[in-house]
Amino acid sequence: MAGGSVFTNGSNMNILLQNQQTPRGYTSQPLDSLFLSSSAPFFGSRSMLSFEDVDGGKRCNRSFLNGFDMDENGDDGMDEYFHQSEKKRRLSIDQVQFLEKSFEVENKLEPERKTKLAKDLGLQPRQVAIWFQNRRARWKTKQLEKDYESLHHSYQSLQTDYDNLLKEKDRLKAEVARLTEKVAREKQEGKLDESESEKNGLKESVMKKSMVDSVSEGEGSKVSIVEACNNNNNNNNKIEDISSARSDILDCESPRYTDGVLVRNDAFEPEYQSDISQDEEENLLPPYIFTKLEDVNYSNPPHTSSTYQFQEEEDHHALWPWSY
DNA sequence: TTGTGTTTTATTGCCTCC
DNA sequence: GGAGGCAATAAAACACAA
Repeated sequence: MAGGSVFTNGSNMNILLQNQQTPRGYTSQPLDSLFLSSSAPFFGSRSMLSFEDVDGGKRCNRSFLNGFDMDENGDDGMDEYFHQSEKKRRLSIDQVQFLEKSFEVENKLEPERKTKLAKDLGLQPRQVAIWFQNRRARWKTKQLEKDYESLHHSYQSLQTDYDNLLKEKDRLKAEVARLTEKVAREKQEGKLDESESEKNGLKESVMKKSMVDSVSEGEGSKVSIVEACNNNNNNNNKIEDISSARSDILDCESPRYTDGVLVRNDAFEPEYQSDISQDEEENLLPPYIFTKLEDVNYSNPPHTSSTYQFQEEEDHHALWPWSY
């Protein structure tokens, strides 16, 4: 925009702008009265000029300056002269409200609309364009802030869930440890019982052996049993011994359950080895432990106790892909 | 009153589209 | 190549605490 055009006519100024109160204590005056006559030239290197001198030291209404674009002034000498009093002028509340409403309708500005707005508001089309440009920038910033808040909220929510899951995991781990310890303790107690009975019943075992032999030979007669009993050095309470011997024979081959947990009676085995498979051990645990974990959608649902290790790092990455 | 931080207006340079 | 958009930035205007 070259040339020396001067904004000298306020006839285009919309009635809206007249007698307005400017945003922060500026006194507005009827705009027409503030427009200079055609013989009063404006000079300046920029689009805005200070009119403090013109207005008796007070700030005059900005509106009549708004149409003054630096590109329209080519006088360098006068530009230098006015440079020191060069000021930016803010738009009035009414102008801003008008522009805001227009922005709400459409945040892009077609040339026709720009021209009309400029005409209605008494601004240069360029000023309107600049205002829309800056307004779009502010809107974008606000949108970014909103998006950030939204994402931050989602992140915090997910993090809370994750923390809760970690606590649940720890709780379940402790539960597993407690149950494992309980099972081991009960196994140990079962061993101790057998040791004591072993001590007390060495001679009983001899008798048992005889009785088993007798039975296995198919001689389950009363005489055989009595003879077997007679092999026992203790001849007292023969019938009672026979009964207990039978009972022990049966007991030593029967599975024993304690608190619903299978405890293998291994009194006659040289070395105890658990016959309870890992699967059986897991089956002894409350079912919700695993269903709960699977609900979390871990990549490797724990089928065995050996896989009952959380791949924490990996899962954390899966949950928070953006946090690393 | 003054220093400082924020907001608003405007410029500049680059890019894209027609 | 001109028009228009955008990001970055400058600078005036403004708010506010000390």
